[in-house]
Amino acid sequence: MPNNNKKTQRPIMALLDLLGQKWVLRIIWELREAPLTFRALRERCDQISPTVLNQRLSLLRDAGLVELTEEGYQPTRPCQELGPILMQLSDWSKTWQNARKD
Amino acid sequence: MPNNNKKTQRPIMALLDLLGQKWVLRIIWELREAPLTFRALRERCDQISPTVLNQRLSLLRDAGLVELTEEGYQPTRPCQELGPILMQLSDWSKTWQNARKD
DNA sequence: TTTCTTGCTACATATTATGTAGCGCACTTA
DNA sequence: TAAGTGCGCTACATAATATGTAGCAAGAAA
Repeated sequence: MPNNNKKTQRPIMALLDLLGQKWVLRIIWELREAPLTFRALRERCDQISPTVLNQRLSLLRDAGLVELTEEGYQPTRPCQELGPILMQLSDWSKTWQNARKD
Repeated sequence: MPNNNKKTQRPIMALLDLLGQKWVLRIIWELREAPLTFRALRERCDQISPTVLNQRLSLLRDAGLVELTEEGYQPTRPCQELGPILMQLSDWSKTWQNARKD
C-alpha cells in the first residue's frame, strides 16, 4: 500500500501515505490517552486481526510514532503533538455530522 | 473497508473510517487549491486506477465533502474547513521528517 | 509444575486495488 | 456531415491486502 514514488519524498505525501493506510489513524487515536497492550489495542480497534495490527505497529514504530514500553504501546513525543490536530478533526467531525442530517 | 459498527456512529469514528481509506486523504489534499477534472485528479494521484478513484469520489460526494461542478471536482464548504487542519498536518510532517533523520 | 498473560505468527479464505481497454456523450473543427 | 477531442466513468482479469482462527514461545505468579 505504501508508495515508492518520488513524490512520497515530500513530508506531507509520506504522511498522507502513512495515515491513509487502514487502521493507522484509528490506532493513533486509540493510543491518545493511555498506553495499551497489544491485546487491549486489538479490542479497542474492533478486534482487528493481529496480523494487520502488528504490521501497522511495526510501521508506526519504524516511523518513530509509537513505541512499546513496559506499560504497553504508546505514542512517542512527536506523535503526541499530533494529538491536538486529531482533536480538531474530532471537533470538525461533529459539525460535519450535524450538517449531514439535512 | 468501511465499518458498520455501533462505534462508527460517533462522528470521529466515522471520520477516521473515511479518511483511513486508501487515497481519500490524498484526494482531499489534491483538491485543496483548485477544481480538477476526473482525469486531472487521476494524474495528480499517481495515475490511481479510475475504478478506485470513482469509488472514492462517490463516497466523498455521499459524505458531502466533494462535489462535481462545471469546473471539475471540488471540495464543499465544510470540506474547505478541513484545509487548515490539513495544513497543520503538513507543517507537523516537516518537523517529523527532520526528526527522522537521526 | 501448572496456569496466566504477554506479543506475535501461520495460513487458508475473502475482500480490495491495479492496470488496461474502451464506451457513450458532448462539443468543436473541417 | 463526419471526424476529432476530451469528458466521466465502467468492465474485467490479475495482483496485493485484510480477515479470522488457532496457537506458539517467553515471562511472571502460585
